[in-house]
Amino acid sequence: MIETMNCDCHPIHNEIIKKVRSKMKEDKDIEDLSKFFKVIGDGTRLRILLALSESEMCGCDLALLLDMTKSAISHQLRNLRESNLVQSRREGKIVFYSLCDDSIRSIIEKALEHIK
Amino acid sequence: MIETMNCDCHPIHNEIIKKVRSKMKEDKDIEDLSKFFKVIGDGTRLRILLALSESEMCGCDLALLLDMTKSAISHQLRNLRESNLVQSRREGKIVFYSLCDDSIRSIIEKALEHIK
DNA sequence: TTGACAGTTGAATGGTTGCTCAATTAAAGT
DNA sequence: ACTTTAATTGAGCAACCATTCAACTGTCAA
Repeated sequence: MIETMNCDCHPIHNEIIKKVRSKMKEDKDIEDLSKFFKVIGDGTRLRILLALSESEMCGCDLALLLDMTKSAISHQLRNLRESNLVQSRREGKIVFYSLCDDSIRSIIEKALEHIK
Repeated sequence: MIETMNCDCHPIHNEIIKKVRSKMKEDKDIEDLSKFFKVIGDGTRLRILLALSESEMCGCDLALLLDMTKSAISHQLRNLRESNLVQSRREGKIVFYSLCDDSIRSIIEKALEHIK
């Protein structure tokens, strides 16, 4: 019945557990979701995303805007690029960053409504 | 002009920085938002929320469903309670948990659409 | 070719955090 | 009273992670 038993207790409401288990999303989806929320769950990365939702910007502008070192910004931009939230475009010395997808913005707005 | 200068570079696109700064959300909102996303950006907490969005459950059921110790679950439920995402109701020995607000569910759904 | 500067990178560091473990509380049954 | 079990709590630990620091690359202009 119970196979794994890493938990340290006995079944109480077996029907509910079965029902919920059958309706749970797939592990892969949950993992992807939590990764996504983790990325935007950092103050620096969230501020970068909010800034880029207003305008394309270069790394140096972002460093000035957020009052952080270019290095710190660059590390986080790398994170955001690898998560497919941000894309870059080089123009001479300067690299411009922008959002891959505007739907991020609406997710953030929805969350803000929820909080308030 | 530039007061703080923790950053290590010079203004490039001053007009853009000014424009974006004027449109940025308030610090308090950004902080609350990142805290919110951080809470749901953990696999265990996200699974608890998804389970509770299907049915009210007690801690023991959650431990069985997610194959984790009651202690681990309890610690995360405390987190979720303090973030006002989850509420509890005692019935004898058993404590039942449920979502404070169903809007969480729609935020998660929207994020899932975005990912796919 | 030399200097200036935007940007990247990797190692190191300091703080955060999720889980385990052991002890404890609360409620119910015998 | 005693046992059982759901649930909570705090300390401790290991893993993770955001930033710093220093070194480096790429591009442009003098």
